Amino acid sequence: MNRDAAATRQRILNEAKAHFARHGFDGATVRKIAASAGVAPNLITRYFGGKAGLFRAATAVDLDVAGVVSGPFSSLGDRIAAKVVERWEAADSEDPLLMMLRSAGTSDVAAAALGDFMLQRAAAPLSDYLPAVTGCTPVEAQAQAAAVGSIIMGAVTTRYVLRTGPLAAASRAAVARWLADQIQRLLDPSGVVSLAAAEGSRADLPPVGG
Amino acid sequence: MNRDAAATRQRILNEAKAHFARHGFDGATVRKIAASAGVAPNLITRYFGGKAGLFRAATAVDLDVAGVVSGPFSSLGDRIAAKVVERWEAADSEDPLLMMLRSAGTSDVAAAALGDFMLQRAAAPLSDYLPAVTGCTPVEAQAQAAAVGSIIMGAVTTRYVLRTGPLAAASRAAVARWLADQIQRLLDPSGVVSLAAAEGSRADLPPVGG
DNA sequence: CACCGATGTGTACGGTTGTACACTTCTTTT
DNA sequence: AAAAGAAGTGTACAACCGTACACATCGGTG
Repeated sequence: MNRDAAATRQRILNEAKAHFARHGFDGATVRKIAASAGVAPNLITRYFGGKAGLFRAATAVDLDVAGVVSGPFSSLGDRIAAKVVERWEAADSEDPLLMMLRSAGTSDVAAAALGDFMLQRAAAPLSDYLPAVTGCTPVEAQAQAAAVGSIIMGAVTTRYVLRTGPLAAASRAAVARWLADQIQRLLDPSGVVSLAAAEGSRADLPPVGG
Repeated sequence: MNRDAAATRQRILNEAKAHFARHGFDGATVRKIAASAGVAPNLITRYFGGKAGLFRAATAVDLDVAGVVSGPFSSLGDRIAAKVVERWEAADSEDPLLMMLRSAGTSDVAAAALGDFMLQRAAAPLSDYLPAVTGCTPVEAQAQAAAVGSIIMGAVTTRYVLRTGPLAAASRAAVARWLADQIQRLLDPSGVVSLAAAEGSRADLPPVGG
């Protein structure tokens, strides 16, 4: 067997994605990841500087939101829903987003990563696009983007994490149709309610440990 | 110091709620919970049969959804949103729902508990109520209830777990107004898309470990 | 007062975790 | 071919986990 650092690193990374996606940051163990990759556990420390570094490397998200958003407004819900379902229904389920979603509750690193993604990679392109098309203000667009992000996150959590209820039982086509409709409802430009920034600071929750 | 089993049990339970809410099921440790309660760790085993039993006892949800749902349809979004914000904005943040939400990603027990709650305690009263008021079918009502549940779950995750973006920065009043509007949009009875149950079974994800 | 069960503690065990250290083995370069 | 360094392994350690067991201690009851 040829020695190939890059290939080994990649193999570890692939297994890490699978394990993190299935078990979350805390639930996954470097020993099992290494075993799956057919490698000694400490290679993870060598290549990624430890478990946290491995998680950071494994959660590099590859997703083109801007490309999905652009197009006619009347079918925007369809496009977003189709992309969401396509993404999450992928067979391998080693998705960085699933990892982050699973781990966000118990790990600061994961929560920050998912928050950044939702804000800058997912919501930003949408709220940049909306004002030009529906004539709403940027602040209103932000509120609508937050709504779309919220329902996607909730639906995805229900179907792929909790895995109960009609959302989990439905076919992917039904979910796509349903989600498209919900998103289009939230995007309706009439009577948009914006999310004014807080004047005072709200009572802060302590940060999550871990 | 008086010996009082019931009081000790309650003290443990209170500390458990705080710890589970802050760290999730995996992140919390019986040792630290016991230490916070000023008690030996194994009393947890004695009183609750172990860590899982303690979690089960700590996540007894007290919430009257039916009472919130009943009332005029035109302000249903307001009522639900107000209840959600009131509940989650509570200062102590030792909420069972928060515990379950944090732990659902990494623990089967927590995922099942949250799924059951969402389905039977939260969605059911709403989808029971809708047909009588909007004339939609029970199946359509289910789909709408799933949508409302999803956006609440996503919004709550964004504001209280991820804690980034406009949803986290906004005042509680603004969040309540915004959420009420989004829910009312999703509840609009025109052109409801239902969630048909799957004909074939979809590619199953493996259950979460833990 | 004497007793005895309820209440709580101390200690310890087996298991798992992440990772540091010293070592071998292969590949490449000189 | 020989040296050198990269690539990977084996072992071990300290910390922590949940919990089982044997023991101490208190409070109500005979």
